[in-house]
Amino acid sequence: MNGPNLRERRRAETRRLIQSRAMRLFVEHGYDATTVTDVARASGVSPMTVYRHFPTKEDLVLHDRYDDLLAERVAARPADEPVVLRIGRTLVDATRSLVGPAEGAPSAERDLLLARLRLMVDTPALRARHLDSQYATQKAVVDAVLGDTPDPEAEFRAQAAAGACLAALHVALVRWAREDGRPDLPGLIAAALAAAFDDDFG
Amino acid sequence: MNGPNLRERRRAETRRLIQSRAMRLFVEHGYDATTVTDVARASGVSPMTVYRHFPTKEDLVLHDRYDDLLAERVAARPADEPVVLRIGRTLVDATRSLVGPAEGAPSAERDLLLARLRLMVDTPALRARHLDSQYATQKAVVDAVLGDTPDPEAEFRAQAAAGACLAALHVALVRWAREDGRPDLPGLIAAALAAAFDDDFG
DNA sequence: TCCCTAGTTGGTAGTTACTACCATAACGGT
DNA sequence: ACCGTTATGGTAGTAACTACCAACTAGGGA
Repeated sequence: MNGPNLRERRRAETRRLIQSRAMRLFVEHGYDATTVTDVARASGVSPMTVYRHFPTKEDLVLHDRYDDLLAERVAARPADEPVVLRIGRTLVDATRSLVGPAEGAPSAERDLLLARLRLMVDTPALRARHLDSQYATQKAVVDAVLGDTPDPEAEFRAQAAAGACLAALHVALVRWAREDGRPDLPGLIAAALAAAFDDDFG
Repeated sequence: MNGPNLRERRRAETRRLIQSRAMRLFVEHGYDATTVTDVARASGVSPMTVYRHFPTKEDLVLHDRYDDLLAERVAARPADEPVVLRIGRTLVDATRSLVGPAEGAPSAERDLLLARLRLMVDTPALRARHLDSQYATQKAVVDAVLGDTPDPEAEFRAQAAAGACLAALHVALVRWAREDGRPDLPGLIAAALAAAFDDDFG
């Protein structure tokens, strides 16, 4: 029962390397102008290996592993809270713990998120894929809200609520990226949610 | 100042032909299993011509021309109505006038919409592109809401509201397609909006 | 310590969406 | 009848993927 193998560590390492080199190239020369072969060369591996680690070129940017985090936090909130508040406040809180309360300290996490968002906002292919991945996020959130009571009507209502919350989140993210990450992101999200649902998410 | 030329009519005709043949092939054999060359052959034109009329293969399915309709109707509603109600009720009304009040009469428009939705729901590439095209719809709706007062804060709030409404619409559309178009679509949309915003969109 | 399995990587060849670049033919107004 | 415009076709090329097969190497057991 030992931890990560040498094999697994090496695999994770090359994966990390490929993605970081890819992001650098994308930021420098643009997403469309960078080929997968370029990424492979910059990483010292063959194009095949890139495809082994990232099934599509878009996955080099998307990477989203926030789904589980969100689902956990949503499940942790009191179940008697109205669904929209439950999801919305989770979004604000989870974001705050990710990027920090204000714009004070520059964090690597924040910079990477910003770079990814900028790419996604102005590259149509990435924008589309990101919106589709929000689909998976929506499903995770809905499952967390429902717990283990399979009621189709409740599921439908939860889907609508989750979809609407995530749409507001997306609007906030886009604006944050447009303004180069200067505004307070949790605040922006709360403002977008408040504009949509006329309630307090702060 | 005469109407459509012979040239324009022929162009529109081949465009219509290509799209209808494409939809038939997609429905019969699946989207991914159908190549653009297949579509061209089935339409009696060259692949080049297909690309001239539809810049991407996805555009053969997407076609959305509802943006202008929605924008018009949103603009027509009283400006003092809360934004979410204004947009949401427009969605319900516009859909009702498109697919009819109930499931009574089978309409060609309805069947085509249903076929397109089904393709979009289970083809990832199409789903992503459709979500991205909702982006354009969102922009059109926001512009209609704002009229000609360029206030950044109001624009942000309108974006959040429009995005949330369209997300609820999407949830309703997906469920409608899943249930083979049996439920009353305007009713579903109203229910999704009600679930998200806890208000009456009937 | 020595294999033997299994997983990581690389190479080759192919498919498919999509894009210039140029040629041809037909339409529309003069 | 003439000529610019426009729809279409052909050729060649790029780039994102996808089998299919070969080589190497780590991990675990004999």
